[in-house]
Amino acid sequence: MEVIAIHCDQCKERYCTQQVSIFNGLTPEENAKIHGLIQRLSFKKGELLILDGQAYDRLMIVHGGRLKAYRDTADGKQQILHLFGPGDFLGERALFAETNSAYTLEALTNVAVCTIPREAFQALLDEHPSISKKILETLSDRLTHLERTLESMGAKTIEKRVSAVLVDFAEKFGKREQGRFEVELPLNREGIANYIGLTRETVTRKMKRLERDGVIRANGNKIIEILDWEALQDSGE
Amino acid sequence: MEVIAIHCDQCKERYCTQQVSIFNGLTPEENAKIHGLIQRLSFKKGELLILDGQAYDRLMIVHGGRLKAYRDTADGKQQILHLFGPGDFLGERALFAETNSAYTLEALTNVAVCTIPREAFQALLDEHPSISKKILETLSDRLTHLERTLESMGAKTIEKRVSAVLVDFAEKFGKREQGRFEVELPLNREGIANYIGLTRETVTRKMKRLERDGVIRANGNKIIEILDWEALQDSGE
DNA sequence: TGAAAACTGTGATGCGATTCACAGTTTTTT
DNA sequence: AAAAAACTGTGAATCGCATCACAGTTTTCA
Repeated sequence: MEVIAIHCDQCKERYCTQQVSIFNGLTPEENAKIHGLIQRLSFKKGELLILDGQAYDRLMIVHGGRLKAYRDTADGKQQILHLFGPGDFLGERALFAETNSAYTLEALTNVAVCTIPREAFQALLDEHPSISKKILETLSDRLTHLERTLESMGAKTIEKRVSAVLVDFAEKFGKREQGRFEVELPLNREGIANYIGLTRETVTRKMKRLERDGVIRANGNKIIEILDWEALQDSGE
Repeated sequence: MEVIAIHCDQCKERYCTQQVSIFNGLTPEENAKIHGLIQRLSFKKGELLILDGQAYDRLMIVHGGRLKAYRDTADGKQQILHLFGPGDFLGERALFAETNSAYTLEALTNVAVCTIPREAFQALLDEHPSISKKILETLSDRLTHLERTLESMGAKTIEKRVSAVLVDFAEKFGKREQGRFEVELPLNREGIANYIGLTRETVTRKMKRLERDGVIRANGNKIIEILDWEALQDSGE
């Protein structure tokens, strides 16, 4: 059975299922069957995939690109809740109940995603309990991650919040290149501010300070190099 | 098969499994079998059930009482991450990998809990996929709840944070009584402060203000009555 | 029930993040 | 490659939360 792959600038793997750990360990036949259920979509940078409060009933797997999930707050800002990259999935809440989306989902870059309708996915779960264990594992990781974020938001030192989010980005989006560790920031300063509950100016100032202290080095607006990993992890402790 | 129930002041149901939705829909035989796997424990108020960083490999179900999960922060405070009450379960992270606990768990009241070792629970999951679906559902709810907490932490107005946590407590621990809606607060002022990343004094002042504005009424230190639900939900918006 | 312990309320003070405004820089677009 | 748009950096003033200190109150426990 031949399967058509969608066009995708940033995709390393050809198929969604190859990229997502929840589908590991399935036979080629099973894989092919899943592909039959999948709808492939692409979006341009800046497009909104889902609106906060909108009905939504699919599991979505990110094939390539980056997405942000946010809610608009009362004072006109955005509270960013999650960032998603290749291999991440979302919408699992929709799989158990008729709920509306808890956030707006926006493409930070051009993205390619695969979606599976609720019914099909439910059936899949019943046939392959291993998938549901994998999802369980992922959700539990996500929970842990959110707990850590929450912890660093509660910690009073603002320095630490900024450092923590940079470490976070580094782990998820960074890569070692010719001995240097570079991170392409998924958000601009205002986005970072909205992620950790500060203002744009404060983020700017704190990051400048980290740069002056030789902890990071900025390369344009979007890329930072991490010079002193230790200092970044410990700052504020 | 007869099963021994542990003594438990606050328990409404006799057995853990009757109280936890993840075991719904099992036959009496299955229920009895699960009881055979369960270890029953009680703890006194103030006792620590698990230490942050300690090895832990069991699923824990709260039978009666209240627990708080927290981590000590660098500046000597506690960041409270979760509150657990009857029917809640925790430790699901331990079921998938050899991890250490991500927090300290402390009894806020006398508590009774049931625990199931990892191996036994793993086997249970394989035999009863429905359980794993239920857990999936619960985790996804918890994730949503944490997202909301995060959102209200990011929102800059401190008023809103305090209101949000009171609504939170009301939903989880409140009850209507003779037309009045009363909440027995699970935490003292300092605990609330540690939950939402403020100081004790600020929480005091904000709550006093809510009281002056006729939104809530304090009845001693531990109990508040909610007078104006609307105002509480909207304050700051 | 009464004493001790724990918790809460409140004023004064200082620090630091926010706000506002605008210049400077980087990135995108054509 | 030039122009436009988006984003970043920074100073000055303000406002509000944290801190400190202690009195007042509630709760616990003997």
